[in-house]
Amino acid sequence: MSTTSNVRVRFAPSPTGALHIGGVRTALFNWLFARHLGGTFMLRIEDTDQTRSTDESIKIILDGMKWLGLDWDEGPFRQTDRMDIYRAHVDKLMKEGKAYYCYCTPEELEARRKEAMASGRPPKYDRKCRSLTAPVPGRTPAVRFLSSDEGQTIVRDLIRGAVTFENQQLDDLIILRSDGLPTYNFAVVVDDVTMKISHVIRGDDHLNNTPRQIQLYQAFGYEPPQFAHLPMILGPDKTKLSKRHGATAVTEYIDLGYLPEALVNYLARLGWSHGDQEIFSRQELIDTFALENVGKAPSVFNPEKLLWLNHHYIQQADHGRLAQLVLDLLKKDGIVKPGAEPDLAWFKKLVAILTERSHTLVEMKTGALPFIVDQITMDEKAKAKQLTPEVAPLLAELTGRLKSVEPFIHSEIEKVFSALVAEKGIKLGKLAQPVRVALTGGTVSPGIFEVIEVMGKDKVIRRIEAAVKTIQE
RNA sequence: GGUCCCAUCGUCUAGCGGCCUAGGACGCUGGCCUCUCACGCCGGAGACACGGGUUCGAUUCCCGUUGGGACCA
Repeated sequence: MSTTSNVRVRFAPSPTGALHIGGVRTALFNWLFARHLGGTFMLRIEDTDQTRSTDESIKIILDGMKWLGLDWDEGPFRQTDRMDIYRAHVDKLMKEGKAYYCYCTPEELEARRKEAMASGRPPKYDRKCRSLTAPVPGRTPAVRFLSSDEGQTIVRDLIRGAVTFENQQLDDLIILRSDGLPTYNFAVVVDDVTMKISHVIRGDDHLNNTPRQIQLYQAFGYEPPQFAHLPMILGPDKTKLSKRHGATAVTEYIDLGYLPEALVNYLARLGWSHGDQEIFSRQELIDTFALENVGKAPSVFNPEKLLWLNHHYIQQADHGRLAQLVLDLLKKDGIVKPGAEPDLAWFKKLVAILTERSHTLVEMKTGALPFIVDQITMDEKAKAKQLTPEVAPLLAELTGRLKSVEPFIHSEIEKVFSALVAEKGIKLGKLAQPVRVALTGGTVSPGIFEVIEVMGKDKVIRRIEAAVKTIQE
């Protein structure tokens, strides 16, 4: 990717679990913004919370980004590799009298906050340690930023316009915890400055943190970046999307049989629009994406629409690619054994007749089963309804005629059916449904002639004969 | 509790003062197609939260109310 502008954006996830749908949307918008403007997209792992961060989670994030096709130009950087940089910045503020030690413990602060809230006062830090002249023995201090009490801090947001905060409302935020780790609000500023980030595009949940961050920029004498706060993605109950709303991790959508282009298309249209257009290729997304068309209101995640898009992209997808993906699923389930893979050209034909009624790869896998396994599982209800004594002679007659069909293709098979149906004076359905049940074990499948062709003469005749036999028993 | 944000069909959204008897999409639904289920096609129900202003004229601008959300190491 060429980087022809000074636009530099980043996606900065915490490696504390899965790659979440909300995070992906943020990553996507950053990525689209960068690609649209020919800027640089970077990946930064915010792993200062060492108790919750894991290497496994970092791998999940990187794999997810790759699966989605969100390639990054720089990074991944890790905050844990940058501790010296944070400490140097803390020292600078201390030296300049813009920060001070705080000996209050988290427990004390929590208690005082609860008390304040209970008595109706704002739960703002009371600056108890500000006036301290000597260390409190036996305690390791945290470091607090001394924020301004007067005037206002204005966040000029690309999506929301100017948002004004009274400085009086902002308390002295902790920048370095007593365990020596920088806090989020501090590390993010130091990182964005040192990495020369031009636009901070992130979730709405950070808007309230932004004025404090701006004050930090000012304390350091740095020019703040441009901000753009994206509306949140909500669950059906209109609260922040979380695990209890169902599948929220990228890995889950992979397992459910979704295509990356479907997820990307769906997420792009959540909070952003381009007129009435619903379907976007990756390139169209890059070409048309603009922050001006990002909405302000939060949006509810709608799995049904994603499913519809997935269906759409399955129809579009190359059959060779689909074949490989479905085959992978069959292998994962142990249905196809390594070294015993079906012929790929044949499997592509199978995939071709399966796509139309499949919304996910998993559905395709299920549909492929009767063509792959030796023994079909018979749906008893379907069997009772369709494989009756009356149809046995009809099926027997059919097998006899099918044996001499050559070549064994759709159009020739259809001729046999048409002739037989005409002779007996019955509707095609009267013959097709029993055959479908005999061949697939169920009442739902692709068109019967396609099924017969792809399944192959041997298997078809064997299964119909087996069905006739079970009827007669 | 404080601060901040948000508000068009169930959901995603178009709308940036008159083109709106509010458009599209998912979902729902009636029909057609049909060898099943789908796909596809045609049709239908379905929204500007409320109250004040501003204006010749408000979905669109302003204020308030209500409702929702987020943040507060």
